[in-house]
Amino acid sequence: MSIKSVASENQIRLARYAKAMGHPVRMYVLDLISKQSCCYSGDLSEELPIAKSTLSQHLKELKAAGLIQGEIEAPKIKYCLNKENWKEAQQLFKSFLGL
Amino acid sequence: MSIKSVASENQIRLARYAKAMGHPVRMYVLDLISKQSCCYSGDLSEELPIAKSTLSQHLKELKAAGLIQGEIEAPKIKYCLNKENWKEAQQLFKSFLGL
DNA sequence: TCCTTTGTTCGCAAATCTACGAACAGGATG
DNA sequence: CATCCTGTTCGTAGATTTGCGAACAAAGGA
Repeated sequence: MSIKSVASENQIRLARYAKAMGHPVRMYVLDLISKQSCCYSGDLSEELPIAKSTLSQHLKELKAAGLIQGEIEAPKIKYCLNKENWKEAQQLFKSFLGL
Repeated sequence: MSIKSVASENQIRLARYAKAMGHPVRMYVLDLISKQSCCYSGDLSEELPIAKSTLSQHLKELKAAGLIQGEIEAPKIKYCLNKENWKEAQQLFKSFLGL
C-alpha cells in the first residue's frame, strides 16, 4: 500500500508543486518569471552561476511540474508561467496555508 | 560563486520551506496538523503505510525546516505547527504567489 | 525490577538529485 | 554551404533522499 492511497489528490499535487519549488535556482526563476511575466533562458544563464546544461535541467523540471512553459522565439526560447497550473497552485497553497 | 550569492534571502527561505513540503507524507502531516492544530505521531504511524522509522525521519525534517515542533506528553509526543515560522511561510508564499 | 509502549538512531540499499563538460540538434546568418 | 548562436541531451560523478528493519533509549505501569 502506498502513501498515494492515503494522501488526498490535493496533497499530492501540492507536494509536486512544492518539490519543484524546492531549490534556490528554481525558486529564483519562478520568482523572476512571475514578476515580469516571462524571461529568456539566455538571460538567466548570464545571471546564474551555473552551467547552462544545469539550468536547462532545472527549467525542464519546472516544465515537467507544469509551472512554466517555453515558447520558441528563434533563436531564443521565451519562458512564461503556465497560467492554468499557476492558478491551481495559487489555489492549493492558499487553501493549504489558510490564506 | 554560489547560487546563494544571487538568489534573495526570501527566495532561499521559500525554497527551504517548499522542499520540506515536497513529499506526500510530509504534506499529509502538515495538512493534518494545520487543520487540527496538533497530532500524535503514533496516530500518524497507524494511518500511514510506512515504517515508523521512516515517519520519524520525515517529522525530523519538518522540524529541521522549522515548520513543526514536538512537545513531550509522556509517553507520546505531540506535534504542533511552529507558529512563528508558519507565519513567515504564509507571508513568503503569499507574497511569492501574488495573493 | 521487569516489561511495555513510544519514538529515535543506526546501518544499509536503492533511487533520485545536482552539477559539470562534451557532444549534439536546429535555426539564423554570412 | 559553412558557421555561429541557442539550448538540449548524454554520460558521469558525487551527494542527498527515501525507505526498511534491527537495535537502542526513556519513561510509565505491573
